Amino acid sequence: MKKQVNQPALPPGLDERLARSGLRPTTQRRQVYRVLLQKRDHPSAEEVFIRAKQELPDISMATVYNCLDTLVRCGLVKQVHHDRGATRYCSNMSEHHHFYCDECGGTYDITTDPEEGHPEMRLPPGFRMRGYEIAFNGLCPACATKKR
Amino acid sequence: MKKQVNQPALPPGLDERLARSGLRPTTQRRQVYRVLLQKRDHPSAEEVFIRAKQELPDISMATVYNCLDTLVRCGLVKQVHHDRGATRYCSNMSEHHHFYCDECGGTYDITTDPEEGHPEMRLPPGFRMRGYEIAFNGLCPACATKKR
DNA sequence: CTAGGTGCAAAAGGTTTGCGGTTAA
DNA sequence: TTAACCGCAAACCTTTTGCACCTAG
Repeated sequence: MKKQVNQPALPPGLDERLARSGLRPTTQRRQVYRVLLQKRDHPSAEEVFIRAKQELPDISMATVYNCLDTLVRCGLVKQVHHDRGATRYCSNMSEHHHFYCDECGGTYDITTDPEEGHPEMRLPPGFRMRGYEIAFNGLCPACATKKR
Repeated sequence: MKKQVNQPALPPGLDERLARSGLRPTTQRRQVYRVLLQKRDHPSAEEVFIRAKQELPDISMATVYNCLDTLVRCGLVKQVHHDRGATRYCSNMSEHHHFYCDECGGTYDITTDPEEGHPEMRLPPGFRMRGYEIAFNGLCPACATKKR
């Protein structure tokens, strides 16, 4: 059963991206992507589920997880991890970092300009930084050597 | 039942730190801390459990979690989170960041000098960086305002 | 003696999987 | 028509909790 109300504009680029990977543009994938574009507050899978359900009452958690995973693999969405909490999803694909509020738990995108100054100096006005931690990834010396 | 073999030197500072918080220096807490000092490869709770069990065959997972939590609250150990994996534990309390190897999954401490240059430039020789992400924390503008 | 700790087993998130039925191309 | 996808329920993994027993001060 598909609820019928006037829906916001179709997510741009989705169908082509899916097709390029040989995947189908299903109603559920469109809706999950739409949810992520509509309110960019880094919802968890469960929050995506709740929001998607308003349009597609029969959607399941498993499908939400599947769709999110598909979107991540298509390069349309990124996962955001923080502490032990649930994985959160982010449809802002431009390079940025994150600020986690110790008080309310909110997650904010921080667009640092890597050309200038130190990260702790580059926060927008109003944020009060308590600390930061950099997570590098790539190849460790041992694996880098093995690779060539 | 306590296995009796000659043990490495007692963990320094532990008993005093515990006492300062009104906590008891139990055999299990000493052993868990010893494990973390002995091999600083950021073991998960399960890995700590396995290593601690070699000396204390009757120790339980719940106790390992309790002890790790106690050590964290005493400021002797830090938690390290990465992706969806299990929480890892780190006994290096000096300020540092981390490098995660995409190939072998290893976690390495990176001591960046915040006075000089950009983080991506400050990796020790041999590491090949693919990306990095900065996780700030503190108070967001809304919560910072409420606090005063 | 007794508050604080331990070990066990069960429960609680969050996420993944297996499978029969459904749907887009 | 049929491979890809969905919904359901059960499994899984990590972590937390409740509770009876134990132990350090």
